[in-house]
Amino acid sequence: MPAATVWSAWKKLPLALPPDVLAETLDGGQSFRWIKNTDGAWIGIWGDCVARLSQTDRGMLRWSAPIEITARVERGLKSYLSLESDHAAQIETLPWRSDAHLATCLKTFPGLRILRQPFGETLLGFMCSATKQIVQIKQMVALLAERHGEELVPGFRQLPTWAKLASVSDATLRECKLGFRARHISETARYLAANPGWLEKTEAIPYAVAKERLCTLPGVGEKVADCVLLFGAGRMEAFPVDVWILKVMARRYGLADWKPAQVAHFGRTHFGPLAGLAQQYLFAYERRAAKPFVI
DNA sequence: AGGCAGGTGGCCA
DNA sequence: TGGCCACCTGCC
Repeated sequence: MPAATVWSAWKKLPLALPPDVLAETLDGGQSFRWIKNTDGAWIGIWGDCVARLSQTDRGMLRWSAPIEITARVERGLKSYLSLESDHAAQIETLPWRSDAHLATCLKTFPGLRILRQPFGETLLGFMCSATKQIVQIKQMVALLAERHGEELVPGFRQLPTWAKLASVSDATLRECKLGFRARHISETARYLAANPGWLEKTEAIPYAVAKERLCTLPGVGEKVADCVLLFGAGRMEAFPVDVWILKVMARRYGLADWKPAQVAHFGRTHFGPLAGLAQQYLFAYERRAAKPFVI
């Protein structure tokens, strides 16, 4: 039994959000490693960081981390939440003046932002996501960390690296509830092991070529590639098209029967260089609209 | 209790 | 290119 984690004191972040927007940001399908604690705080793990996140009564964010890694987490959070970028200015550049539906989505989730996650683990998370709901993806990812990840601080494990995954058999991976995704992950891991620097280079090159490269990996198509580039590399022009976005574009933009690639092209031209940011608002709004009422 | 899920790849016309 | 279908499995 490991000693209980000693958490640092709470420290404020220069960011205020409505609680439901924070929930949508952390647990709305961008990341799969945030859980809500019984005391209402969020606990998340990414890269070599673990943090607790909560809010003051005015919505101001505050964080705390295991005492031995606070300095690292402070830097990590700044990058993870893109605290240095001017979010309001980015929203201003979206075409909400001429797009009433977008305006509604922006108003419904004020402050919703795109996370900047580690590239490799974003790839892993979204390779798990094919035809799965968020709860189930979170389960797969939790099992991968628990069984194959390194311990970061007592009680918290990182996601396994791709190098580590290359040494795990397909059959063992399947035991993490991955189903047919296990084979894709296995094959990708072996490919990456045989091609050192491949991921790092993919993260660094321009959007279009990076996407092309990602799509050569087994189990990675346009949708997953766009998610990885948007949430794991800050490529805001990436416009992931899934079943939800297909529905939005059909119902609200009159693009019924358009194919995913056509919708993606429309999205990038209509919403501009920050199309991915717009996409996240459309996605959040549509998900909430579909959610059945609970009494 | 069974259908269905933030897709992808392969095979056919 | 366009349309189908198998691929795994555990939640709601």
